[in-house]
Amino acid sequence: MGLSKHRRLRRREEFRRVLRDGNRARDALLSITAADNGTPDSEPRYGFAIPKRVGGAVTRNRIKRRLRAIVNQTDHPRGWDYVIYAFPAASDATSERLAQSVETLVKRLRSGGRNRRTEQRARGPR
RNA sequence: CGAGGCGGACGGGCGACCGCUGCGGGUCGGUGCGAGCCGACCUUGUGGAGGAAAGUCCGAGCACCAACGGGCAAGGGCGCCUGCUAACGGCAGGGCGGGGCGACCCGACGGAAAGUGCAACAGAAAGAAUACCGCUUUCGAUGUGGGCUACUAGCCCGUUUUCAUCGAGAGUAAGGGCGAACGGGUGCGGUAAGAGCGCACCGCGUCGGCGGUAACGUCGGCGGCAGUGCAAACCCCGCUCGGUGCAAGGCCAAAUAGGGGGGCGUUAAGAUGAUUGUCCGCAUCAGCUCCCGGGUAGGCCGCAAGAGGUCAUGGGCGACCGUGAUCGCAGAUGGAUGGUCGCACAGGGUUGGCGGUUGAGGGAAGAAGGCUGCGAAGCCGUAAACCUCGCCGCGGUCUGGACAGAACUCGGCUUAUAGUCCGCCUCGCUGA
RNA sequence: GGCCCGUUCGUCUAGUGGCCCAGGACACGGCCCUCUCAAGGCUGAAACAGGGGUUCGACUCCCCUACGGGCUA
Repeated sequence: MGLSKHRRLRRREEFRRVLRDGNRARDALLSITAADNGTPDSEPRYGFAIPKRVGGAVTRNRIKRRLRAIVNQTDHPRGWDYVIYAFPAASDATSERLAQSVETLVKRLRSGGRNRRTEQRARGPR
């Protein structure tokens, strides 16, 4: 299923911020990076990064659509942004396997606490 | 029935639930006197990928570069003819050449007597010459037989001859040999042997007639073979091409820096300028004057009516064109057009099931047998059960859609593509 | 999205139509040398991205495809 505009990451700046400050977890299919977006009450937002080596436009669109449908059906913590990166193995995976992958990775990120890198920088000088 | 050729259509269907996005409608909020504008949400409304959307290989529209102003040169592209088209390297028809029994298919198909270059190896010789073998002939040396018929013989020529061998020279491109290629071919004449040396036909060149808009075809005369191939080698000839690309370009407008635009006018010199170079021409640069926010991030426009689709009709062999009616047909921007499940239907694989088919092999010694022949021998020639493999139908079971995603828009080309359907045509076998 | 390049042994490269069944270096295999290893010597295997065309002949020239890279915000 689709995902409306305000729940997507839509700017280069937003992608850069999440990838720079977020925590990352990955398995054979996906790599998910999550970052606190500063407004705790907002719905979670998602961005997808699927490189060309995964396949042609048809394959990449299919993965993106499946991931959007999966993400729209699950409740992730509010106030976070996610960037989901796909590996080539994801092109052969079923929707069920992708959903499993997303669930375990997000769970692992939640147990990992708040943005590690932001906290480290806050403790340092400056 | 089998094998094939050409052209065309489709390329997943239905349902349930959950979603995305454009447009329309509605509600609410902000702003404004207001028309309105902006934003959020809702929606029993409506639209939402392709034949290639792809590769980015050509051609255009559109936009900007002050003016796509001219000449010369360079560079790129195209290349049988005629037409179609906005244009094209595309398409249609025709010509020529090649392939196929045929339907039909394929062809970068101008010029090699304008010039330059290249043609390895082999070979005597690869571009105007060449003699390796062979053939012929002259001279010299040595030897004495040689030819024909025929089968151990005969006939003829001759003893300054003839013939053989060797050496030296000349002629010869018919034959052998070399090679991708030796530069006309075949036949007859001719000759010491040969040769376009001569003749006929074919090819080639050239001149003329006729047919055709033309490419070209055809007929006749003349020439008498000089003149090999390669231009996807340089090149010549003809035609053609300004550059950049929607990240073009325009509008609104945080930040930052101080400038930007119009008009008049000097154009003497010089400089600059844009689109490959150069020349001419042109524009700008002085000064005066008038006007003004600027334009990055971001947003909006460009951005969906166009050389448009469908149907009918008329013209044309056709590409295509005219007329009429009718339709309204995607507009995303981290990038929508989908996700999950179910049901059928094509299709494919498999099968210890059922039924059919004799298609192949075994059974089967091509036996028995028959015919021809004096004979040796040769020719003709077949049945069944059953078994194995195969094929067809039904059933079971498993599988189950190819290539692929708009990014300013069109016209083409090229490439990828499971499977299904339709029309026309060709060849073979069989039946009526 | 648009515009341009490139592809030769495992790696880096040479090769401007025939002298190239493609040369060199490093790496690899075998043998010699040495007590052994290294170095050295001898020797071997190993490539024109794929398909089609032009040509007598293609790594080279032309076309298509695949892959890789660069510029453009």
